[in-house]
Amino acid sequence: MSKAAKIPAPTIKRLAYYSRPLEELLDSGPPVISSEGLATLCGVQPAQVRKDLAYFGEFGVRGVGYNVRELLQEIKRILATDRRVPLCIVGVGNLGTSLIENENFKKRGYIFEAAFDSDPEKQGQKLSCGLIIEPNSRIKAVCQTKKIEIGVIATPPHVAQRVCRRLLNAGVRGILNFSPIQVRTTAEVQAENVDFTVKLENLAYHLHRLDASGE
Amino acid sequence: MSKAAKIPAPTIKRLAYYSRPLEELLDSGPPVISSEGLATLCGVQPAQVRKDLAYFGEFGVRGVGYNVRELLQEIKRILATDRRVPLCIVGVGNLGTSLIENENFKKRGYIFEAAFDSDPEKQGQKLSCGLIIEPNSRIKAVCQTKKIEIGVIATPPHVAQRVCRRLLNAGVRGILNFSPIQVRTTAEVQAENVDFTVKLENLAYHLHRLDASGE
DNA sequence: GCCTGTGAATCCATTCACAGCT
DNA sequence: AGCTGTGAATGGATTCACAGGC
Repeated sequence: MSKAAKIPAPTIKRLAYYSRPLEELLDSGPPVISSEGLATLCGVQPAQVRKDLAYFGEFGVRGVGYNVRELLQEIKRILATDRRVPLCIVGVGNLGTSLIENENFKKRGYIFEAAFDSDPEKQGQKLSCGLIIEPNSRIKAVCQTKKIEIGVIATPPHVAQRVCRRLLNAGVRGILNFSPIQVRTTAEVQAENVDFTVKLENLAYHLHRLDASGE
Repeated sequence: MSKAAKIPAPTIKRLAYYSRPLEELLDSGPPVISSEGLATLCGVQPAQVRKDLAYFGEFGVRGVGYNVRELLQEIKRILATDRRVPLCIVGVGNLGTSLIENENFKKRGYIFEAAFDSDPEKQGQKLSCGLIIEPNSRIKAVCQTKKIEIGVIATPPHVAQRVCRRLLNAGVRGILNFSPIQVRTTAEVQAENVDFTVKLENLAYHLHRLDASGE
């Protein structure tokens, strides 16, 4: 049943997590893995693994388990990672540079094909990957000709919303926002926000909680 | 009722989100805000805001709303952000550098007080913030004398687990992991994982889904 | 016997709707 | 009158437990 049923959002996220250990098992491990095996590798329950996968089809063999290679392929197909996804980045500071050089992006087909920065000093510079930094005013033209699908925002917060509008205007289909504000998008364009400080605040809360209960 | 009740994890995350617009309102906006006002600023339901806050006390005034300054203070107290939290970082590449220079961390009291890297070339170098990069072998000694509470992992994946063990051994209370593997910790030490590619895979799934249903 | 796939049961979080305070 | 605080109702997601197939 590959019917477009309602898939829980957490399921999608977990599929990505499942794929990590599967990639390692591919060369070094056994060719088959049980839901229990994969579950412990990812820190979830076995039943969760089975239910998640069952939303998309019957990938396993009863009494045996899941074929690692096939399963990985299926997951990649579901997540649409079995193809090249062109990205652009706006804001080539330290964070931007680390994203551009990130091996995991490349390995999974997420390729930066354009880089923009509002700093005239940086414009024209050539990056290690061969890209040349262009001014933000070129966002629309470049994204359209290069058919950029996802725009990554790595700018300071005060320009993030403006950059976001430019990207939407340029026709990107998704936004990955690293600035600490919530950017607004249209209904068709999904935005994912990555706010590091939220994670730190979570940690701070929990370790303080332990202190409070402990003494 | 500031009783240590069971607080839902999503509530903690949202508290951090609430604090962002409150900080801006502090100087520029009105001194009081309703649950509805805050809700629309954060993209959640008004009832959600009220319930989240009510877990920790009665901060509002019926018929009026919440005092912006007081509410922000309370949230900071709850999240234990009203204090200085010493961090260390392991892995001073592009990502590590961008984290160290991140203004939002500093602004919220998260201060890097030690930096480690396994690359001998980098060891001894002085960073813009004044820190000197030390070898990973010094993690335990330095973290203990500087009372580091949270360790940030910004290394390549294959060393992440080893670094994590060192940090645990050095007595950190929390781990913020930027490498794409799930690090294992002890029960008392919470780990937060930030995996950028998971976010991209989410986006890829959704935009592909739209394609599939559209044509 | 073993492990998947899945309805049923449980658990958890969100939303509703209104009582209670100012 | 207006808006918070909160039990009750709803809606989702996880877990259980077992039927079904290797």
